[in-house]
Amino acid sequence: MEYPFRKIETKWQKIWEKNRTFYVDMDDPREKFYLLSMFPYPSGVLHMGHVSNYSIADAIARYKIMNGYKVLQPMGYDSFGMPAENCAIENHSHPEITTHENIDKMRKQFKMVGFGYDWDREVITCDADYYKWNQWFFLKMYEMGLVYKKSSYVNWCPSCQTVLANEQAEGGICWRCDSRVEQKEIEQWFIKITDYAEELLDHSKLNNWPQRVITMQKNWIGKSYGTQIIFKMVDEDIEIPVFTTRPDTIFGCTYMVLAAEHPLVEDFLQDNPREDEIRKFINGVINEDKIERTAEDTEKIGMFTGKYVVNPVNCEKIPIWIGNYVVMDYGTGAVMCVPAHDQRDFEFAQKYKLPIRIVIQNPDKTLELNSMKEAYVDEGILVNSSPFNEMDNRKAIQKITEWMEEKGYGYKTVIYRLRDWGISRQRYWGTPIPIVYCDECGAVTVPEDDLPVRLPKNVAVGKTRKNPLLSVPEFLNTTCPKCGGPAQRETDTMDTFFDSSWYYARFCDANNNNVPFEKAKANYWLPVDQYIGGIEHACMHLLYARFFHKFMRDIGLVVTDEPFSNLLTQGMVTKDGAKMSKSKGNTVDPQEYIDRFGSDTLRVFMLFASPPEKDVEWNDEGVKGAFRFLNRIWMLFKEKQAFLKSIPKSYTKEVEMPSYAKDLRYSTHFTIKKVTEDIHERMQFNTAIAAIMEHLNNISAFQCDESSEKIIQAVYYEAIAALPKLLQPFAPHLSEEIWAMLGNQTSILETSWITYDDKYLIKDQTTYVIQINGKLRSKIVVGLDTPKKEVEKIARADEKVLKYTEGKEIIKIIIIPKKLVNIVIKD
RNA sequence: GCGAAAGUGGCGGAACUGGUAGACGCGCUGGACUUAGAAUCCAGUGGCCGAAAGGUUGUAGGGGUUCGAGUCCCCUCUUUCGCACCA
Repeated sequence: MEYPFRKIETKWQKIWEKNRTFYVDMDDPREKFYLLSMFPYPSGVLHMGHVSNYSIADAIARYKIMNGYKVLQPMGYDSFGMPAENCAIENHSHPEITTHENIDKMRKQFKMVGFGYDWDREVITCDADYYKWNQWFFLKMYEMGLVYKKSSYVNWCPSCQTVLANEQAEGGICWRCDSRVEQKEIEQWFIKITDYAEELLDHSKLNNWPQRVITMQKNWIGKSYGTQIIFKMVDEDIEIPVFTTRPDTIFGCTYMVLAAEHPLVEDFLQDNPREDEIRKFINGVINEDKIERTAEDTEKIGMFTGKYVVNPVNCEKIPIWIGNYVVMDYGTGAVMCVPAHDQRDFEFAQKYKLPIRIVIQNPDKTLELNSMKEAYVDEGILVNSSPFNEMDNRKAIQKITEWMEEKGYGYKTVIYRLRDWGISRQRYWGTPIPIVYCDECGAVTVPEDDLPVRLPKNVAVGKTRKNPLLSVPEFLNTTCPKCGGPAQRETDTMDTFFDSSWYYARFCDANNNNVPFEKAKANYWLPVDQYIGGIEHACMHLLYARFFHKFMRDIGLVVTDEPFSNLLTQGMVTKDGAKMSKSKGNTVDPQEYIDRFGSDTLRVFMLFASPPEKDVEWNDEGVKGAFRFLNRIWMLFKEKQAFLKSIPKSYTKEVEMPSYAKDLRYSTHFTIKKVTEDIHERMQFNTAIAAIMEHLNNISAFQCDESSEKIIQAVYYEAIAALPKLLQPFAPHLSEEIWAMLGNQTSILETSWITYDDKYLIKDQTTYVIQINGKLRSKIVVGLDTPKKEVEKIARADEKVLKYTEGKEIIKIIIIPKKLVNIVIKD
């Protein structure tokens, strides 16, 4: 027989809604707890990954509620972006229609799973009342000097005449028409996230972030200390600065390499007889995949520009090359090359027969130029570097920099790998960037009062080439806010990371039409006490959001420095070892399982299958196992309902009881302790559920009926009565139902979390494991407080120990209290 | 390629601080119930040797530290995530 999960689940979902259990406001005197899961892209169907992610959050929410918190758990939809636009193209529909249909479907599903959301705060990023504030923030950033325009490269399909996302240009081939993708330089809007690089490196206010995320962010920002060295061109009044972390090798610099994108490259081509050849080379490099291009094992190729610079420290004339292994995104786009002490430079110099000069000598084994097979990158003593010869190279880094600063050759500097945030997208389904181009006034921001700049609806999605918004004259043509003359709107839209960078703050005051959110409300709820989402967001989303928060602080909207004080990065749901995806055809529809087994079963399976940080491998049989467990609970309550009502609920008097009853009482209190600690301290739900299963096994094995002694009945009642409380985070509907079956009139969520009593966790005996030379040989059971000496005596007298130690010399005995005895003997 | 992680039975996982490896669940095997199946219940279940007691081996592979290593250190391999226009 199956328990009536459908009836139970709809019943309690209705009661929670009627009681407004999950709706919160500031007036409520309970302490706040803001719990947030990364909001989904509304694909229209709930994905297993959503169920997994949101089941984790909901478990925490329910636990926190029962611990006296008012939990703000909102939900929304990250509904701008490429997939909606693509879907509209395929289905000849409009993103606005499909997106809202999808949102309605997903909301319905969320409700069917019974997640405890405050639906009054729902946020939909593609609605004008949300994206209006994206535009408003853009204007504020503009005022702050954080916004600028610069040219940069995009993937361009010459055949489709459109810009492609990286995923649409994989392998340098257009996903639609298989044309070769080109790199096209266009003007785009950037946000100066690098202004905050230093502060973003400070994770000290994030008490409970996974170390790996912090490390990944640090590496992403990539701060390095170094020296900017200024090289002057021969016969021309042009300076080329380079950044190096190894100024100690400057005397060994024998050539310079510029990135193919370096602005000077174009100038160098003007009077160059090899212009065509070089231009062809540059185009080839620029269109190469960036990751491959900078990979260490990629062949280094280059071309001589015909130009020279002077190495300031020794006045040597050195050639300027263009190379594929230098990128414009890092440093100055130009590097000083020291082939003797940098592997990439070494390979390049060998290939093109460029001079190599040793300037750091290996103190252990003298380097010979002729026999060098690779660059010497380790420490050593400076040579060929007068006046710094014989100096330790590590000391020379600082000395040479100081010397260069004195001479004006260069200066100490810090650079970051982090680049400014390019927010321009040449697409339709995103927030219009509130800029107007006027022939007279140039780029002008749209005045605050004119916001939102609405995304026009009448776009033939997919039918346009270039920017879709260019094809809507009513949108495009406008008047200049400054001079009133004719002007055109910016047709780029914003990166959707912009939407998701501040949505957590909007949830604090989701329906405000006058401001993005009221400061008082944001500062009441923020920071998010627990944020939950995938590890794939470690660098980008989480850095953008941290940046945005600091920016909002600087314009006086929030008072904290960080948006998310605790972070949990959950794993993904896999099947056959791979991430579930449509393209792999290994998806499983949660709805099927909700219909067949109920939402509680799905939750329990998800939470039981692995710890939240790890991936969950989908397993049909495992789901049935979870269902079986919940059925066993249900049957227990159904069968014992009348009996439980008839027996004593507690034992006040300390009556001696048989050991099997003590064991059950121990199980009850131990399980409460285990579940509480697993949720509270470790957020490890799989072991918490395992503990409940074990406890259920103990209850099942326990003999108790009408004829049992009162005290036995009371112990039995206590053991069973713990179940609804312990199950609330994992199987909330069933928990409520069995709570009601015990005769309770109100929702279990209105009651407190269950506590345990330490005194029932004390055992009067303890087991020592006995090892001989580290191998398990025997066990002894002794009184709890048996002194070490006594334990040793008992251990030595143990029959099996005697067998192994007979005639052998005992070297030492290690005793770990309440754990083990290790007897070390001579073999 | 670079950066970050992970690797434990047939499977998902447990072992939290260096101290009994394999909790709990799935699967499998045997049994009970049943006309039969499903469901449920009971017992067993890392490998090898053994009827058993017990022994031996075992946490991706190789080395090391330690009385003792899944856990700490070094090297190698494999897998996953990210690499800036997927969200």
